[in-house]
Amino acid sequence: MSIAARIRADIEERIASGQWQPGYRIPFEHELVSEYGCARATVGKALTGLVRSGLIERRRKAGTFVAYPHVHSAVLDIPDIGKAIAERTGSYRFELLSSAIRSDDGTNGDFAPATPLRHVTGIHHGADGPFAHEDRLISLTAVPRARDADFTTESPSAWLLQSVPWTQARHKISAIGANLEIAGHLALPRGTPCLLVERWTWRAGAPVTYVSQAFRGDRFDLVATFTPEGR
Amino acid sequence: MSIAARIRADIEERIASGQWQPGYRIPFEHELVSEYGCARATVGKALTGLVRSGLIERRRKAGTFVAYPHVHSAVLDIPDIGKAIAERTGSYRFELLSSAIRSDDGTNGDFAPATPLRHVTGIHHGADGPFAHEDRLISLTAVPRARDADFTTESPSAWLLQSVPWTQARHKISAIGANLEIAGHLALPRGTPCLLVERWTWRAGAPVTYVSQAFRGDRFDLVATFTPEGR
DNA sequence: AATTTTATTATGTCTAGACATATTATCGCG
DNA sequence: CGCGATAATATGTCTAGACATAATAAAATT
Repeated sequence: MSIAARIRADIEERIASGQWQPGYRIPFEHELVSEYGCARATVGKALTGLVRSGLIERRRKAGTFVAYPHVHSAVLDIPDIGKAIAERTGSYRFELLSSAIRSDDGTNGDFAPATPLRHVTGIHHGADGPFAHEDRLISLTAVPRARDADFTTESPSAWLLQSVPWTQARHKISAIGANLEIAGHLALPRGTPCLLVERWTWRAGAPVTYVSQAFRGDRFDLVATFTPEGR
Repeated sequence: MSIAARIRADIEERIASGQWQPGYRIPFEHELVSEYGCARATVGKALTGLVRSGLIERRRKAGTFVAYPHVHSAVLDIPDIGKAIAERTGSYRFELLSSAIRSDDGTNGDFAPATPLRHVTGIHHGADGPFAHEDRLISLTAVPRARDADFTTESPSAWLLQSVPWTQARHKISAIGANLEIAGHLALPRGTPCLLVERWTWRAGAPVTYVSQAFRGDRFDLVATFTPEGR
């Protein structure tokens, strides 16, 4: 463990244990320097990491303080559906329902008008039946190769993950009742609660793909964790 | 903008634009040093930030490479319910339904057996009616002051946020149909899809609170974003 | 007393090195 | 040709300073 990592761990320990309460002024950098017998840059590195994880705040002239807990943000693991289902139920298969090339009709306002799109729908199957319904649009401007990709052997999610680097994504998570289409494909009564995960993906500011995935509410949930470790 | 920030932005730009594809070896540190005319530590700082955001990978002796996109994680903003409702509907009120002190009965396996708990249930109201139902347990071992806190004037969420630093949290997000209790309190038909957010919070490894919040599916959703910026 | 100026202080960023460490390429040897 | 030792190299971490900047406290001025 490096010196910086040890300093950081020590401070985390004292905050987590409650020994240093929110608002407490932790030792000045120069005090930590003499305590640990290292250079100021090393102390600074440890403190910078703690700032990033939201555990402390630093103010010039005033010093460094234990932060008051405020924003609830957590790292959400967005699972690769195929992998998640395979791990959970032991088997996985993607069934292609429809595939078409069309232009953006303005329904999904995130693609530029008249963007050529590949529109794919399908079902993710687990060992115990249909698991999720997927409705996806892929911009052929951003990903020309998607025009001819074969989604009967590979799910669009897996194909895109392999093929296209993305740099920004937005997720919207909501609860809906299964509509007629989803209910039919997932073999559920209409109105059954489903977890709807919508994802918009961009690369360099240009939309790459939009996907709407409806999961059976009784068989799927998302887990998010927050730890100050950072990574 | 600092030198390190500019180096980082330049590299991000080239990756996002597709000019540097995944697997591409970006210039060695010493090359960036001469390109930008700065010290190696400054280049290193920029690259370390990019590693954290998952955009690049560094290998000793080999060099630094554009990472293949594989990240399936996003930063989820867990909103302060009161604030979120107030912002959305213009007004907010917490209605305390029940409050009791009891010991852990083993139902929630995360508290140690016989931990004294404050058990609180209530409703979050927006301008257009009940919005969410909350069921919360607070460990009186971890937060003794919670025994006498007045939750008729302040919601437990807001009180805890102000009062208790936490260091770890786990969220579980799922879709459920409103059960009799939730349906009654939210004035919904039974079975109406609701977004259920459960949160376990720890401090220094000890459980602080568990909360289960059921939101009307038609009026609430969660948004998560991923951008390589870091934050 | 109220306001402006000045000095002080802690953090923010940076430099120009140093040594450590992981990894790879190469060389010599059997 | 295969294999182990060796050298080369890029990153990982660190040092001991330097100057910049923001915020505050003290001093000087109005």
